[in-house]
Amino acid sequence: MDEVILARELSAAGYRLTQPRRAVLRVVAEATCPLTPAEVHEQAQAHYPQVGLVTVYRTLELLAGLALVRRIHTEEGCHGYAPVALGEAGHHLVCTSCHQVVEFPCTGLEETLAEVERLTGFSIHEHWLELFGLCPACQAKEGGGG
Amino acid sequence: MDEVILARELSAAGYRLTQPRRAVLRVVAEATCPLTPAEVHEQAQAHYPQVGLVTVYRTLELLAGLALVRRIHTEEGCHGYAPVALGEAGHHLVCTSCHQVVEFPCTGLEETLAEVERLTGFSIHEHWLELFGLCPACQAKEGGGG
DNA sequence: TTGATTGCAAACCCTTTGCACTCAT
DNA sequence: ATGAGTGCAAAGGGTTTGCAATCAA
Repeated sequence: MDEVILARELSAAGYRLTQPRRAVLRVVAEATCPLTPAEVHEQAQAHYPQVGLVTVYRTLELLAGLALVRRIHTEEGCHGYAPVALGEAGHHLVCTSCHQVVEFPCTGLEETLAEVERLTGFSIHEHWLELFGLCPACQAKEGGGG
Repeated sequence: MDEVILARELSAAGYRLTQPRRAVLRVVAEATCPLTPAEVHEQAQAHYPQVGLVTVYRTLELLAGLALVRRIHTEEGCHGYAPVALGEAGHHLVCTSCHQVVEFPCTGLEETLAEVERLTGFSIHEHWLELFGLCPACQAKEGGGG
């Protein structure tokens, strides 16, 4: 997701486009893996040194409320944020070595869900599938002799 | 998972079976949904009033290390614990109304995983599927006029 | 101009640690 | 008898809140 789009969305929702917020937007827009608020803060300082951690928290909460970023839960930390592009529909494929996150198409999952509904009687409204493994590059590294 | 089994496992691993630990085991054994440490503490006090929150933390950590309970991540809280029976293989079906958690067989998921591996080149080692919806009882309640 | 937004500092909450006492073995 | 385990109190770390100053609209 482009920083410009995020900025436009924020503005369209009636929020002001301040420099600290722009700095956070930029970090989020460029993120390729989930970031903790502290990490966002650290990286945002490269764009706007005076930005406070508090503002980062508030901006992330704001963006999450507008569904422009997504709260990510990983096995390590629980309070990561990622660009929505990485989290659409709740499908994450996480490389356990380099921590990159990619989205994937949920081929055939509908059938599984339908089957579970049939077996349990639940009506399923949302699902959340996270896969953990090694990306091609890390497989090569580890396979080659890591 | 029966309390007796948990107690036996703990003992077999060389840990002492104290009254505070028994109280925690009992709560965990009877849990039907993920509980926070504070909730476990509150419920454990019914079995052993003097039990301290610190001991609850230590016992839960101990049980998690022995894979007798499982750390659960939900959208609300991040530090819940559940009996392993509820968390085997990472498949949870959570009722968003009454918060009960049930396990389900992952019919057809293997195919989805294989397809994702094929499409992305990742090698998938672990997966984590959480489904959210309404259990039959809550469907009846809401449908009937809630 | 005007009030939404910021950053500091302090409050807050959950979790972990240090230590003397207790209790399961 | 002995040291693993306990609970208290205090420390620690991350997150939230109150408020005067600042800045986008």
